[in-house]
Amino acid sequence: MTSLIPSVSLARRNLAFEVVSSLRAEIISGKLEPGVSLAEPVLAKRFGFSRAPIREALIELESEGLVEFQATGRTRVRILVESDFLEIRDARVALESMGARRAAARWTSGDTAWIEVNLKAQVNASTLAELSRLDIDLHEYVMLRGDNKRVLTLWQSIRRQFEMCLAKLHRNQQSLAFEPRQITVSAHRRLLAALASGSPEKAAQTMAAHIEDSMEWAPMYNQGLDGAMA
Amino acid sequence: MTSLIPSVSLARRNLAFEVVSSLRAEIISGKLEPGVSLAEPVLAKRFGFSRAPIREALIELESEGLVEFQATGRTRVRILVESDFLEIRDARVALESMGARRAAARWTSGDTAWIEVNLKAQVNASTLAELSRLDIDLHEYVMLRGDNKRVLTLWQSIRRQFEMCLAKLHRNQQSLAFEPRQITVSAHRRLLAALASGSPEKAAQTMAAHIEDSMEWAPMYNQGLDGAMA
DNA sequence: GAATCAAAAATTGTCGACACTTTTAAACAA
DNA sequence: TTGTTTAAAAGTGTCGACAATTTTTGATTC
Repeated sequence: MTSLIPSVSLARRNLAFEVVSSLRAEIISGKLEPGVSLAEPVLAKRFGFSRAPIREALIELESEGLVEFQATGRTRVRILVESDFLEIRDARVALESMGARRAAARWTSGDTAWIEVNLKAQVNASTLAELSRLDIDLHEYVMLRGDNKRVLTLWQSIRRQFEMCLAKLHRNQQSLAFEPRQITVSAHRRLLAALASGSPEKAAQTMAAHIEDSMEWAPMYNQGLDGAMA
Repeated sequence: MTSLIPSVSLARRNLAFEVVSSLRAEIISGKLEPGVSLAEPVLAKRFGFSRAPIREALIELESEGLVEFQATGRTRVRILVESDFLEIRDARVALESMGARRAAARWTSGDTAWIEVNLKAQVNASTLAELSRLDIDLHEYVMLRGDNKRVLTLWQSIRRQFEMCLAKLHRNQQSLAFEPRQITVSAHRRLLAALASGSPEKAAQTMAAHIEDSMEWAPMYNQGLDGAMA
């Protein structure tokens, strides 16, 4: 289901592309934790390449916001704090409202069917990670249907940073003690209704409200930070 | 007045930084026209550097959307067509609505004063380029006051692509036969009123409507393309 | 044990080199 | 003139090297 991700930009299929894909996946999944050093010689040895493609990959990842350059020139996995989380929320609201507005204007019964399949899977999801995955897939589908490459690309960047936040929350699971499934599914049903209603404005508003609701746990975002200092 | 641009990201102050700044300015201003080749050895000779910093700069510029990699690996200044222009419009609406919403929530009389100085300059502007500059400065001020680094950074990227569009329009001036000054200034006065009204929602809506109005010339965007084929 | 200083190791920024591919130019034929 | 083939020029992707800087390590002192 993640195959619906389009190969945005990156027309070059070189070694740097491979490094970007690999590191991106590890950062998003939390396998590479925030703050971890990304020294070029180390990565070069690990991938079996020279430093050149590694450097190019790090530049790419920095512009995606997954990696940060320190004043000394050193690179590390980006550390996100609560204010970052709040920024991500508002960026999502801005971009996904527009995505929903545009998607609603071209919504078809086939789109409704796709969402319904996704929602059935959400109901049957057995782990929190699986539910998160399906949630993001649903939102990505709407963005794709919004049919605006720029808005989509900007959103992809924010989405990846959001996934970094999720990885952190999954690490300190105590932050998600409540039962999110029912809430998530019913919110998505309301969203679907708005998208299919034929009113772009309603779709945009419903999306904005949904994101704000679903990211309400922001205040507890930094709770478990102390023990996670890398 | 352009000094209000913050040094977003790019913590590294290396040769690539210099190349990015320089090429970016030339592309945005239209000095480097869309489609022009950006071969690494040529640029290396021109800047007096080796190819390494040039390559890094091109990667950066590609992620900003100012430059495009072709399937062959060659790089050229990005060519924007009307559909790109429409995408940019909606991206601006999404990001600047959010920027205005957040700016309105923390608006002060000092902010109103800043805008009023800008508007006086708009009234006295003698060239279309100067008016465009002041227009963008005003929008940037609102985005800065929105106080969200991510939304700001995403917007900067879109803004630069928008400036590329302006450069193209300035090349084929016949596209702007109407008198934009009165319209621009009065629209900005309405925007200022909304920002100062204390209603974030009203500010967001007014901004969205303003951008859609002000970019209404989209249909004529490709008029003069034939003669501008590089 | 904690702080200080010096040596060693690691890292970045930049360069030039080389194989391989693509583009351009020239020579030639119809 | 136009089209085709071939040789030359230019361009990209990748590598290893080296100086300069930063970080780490280890020895020494209080």
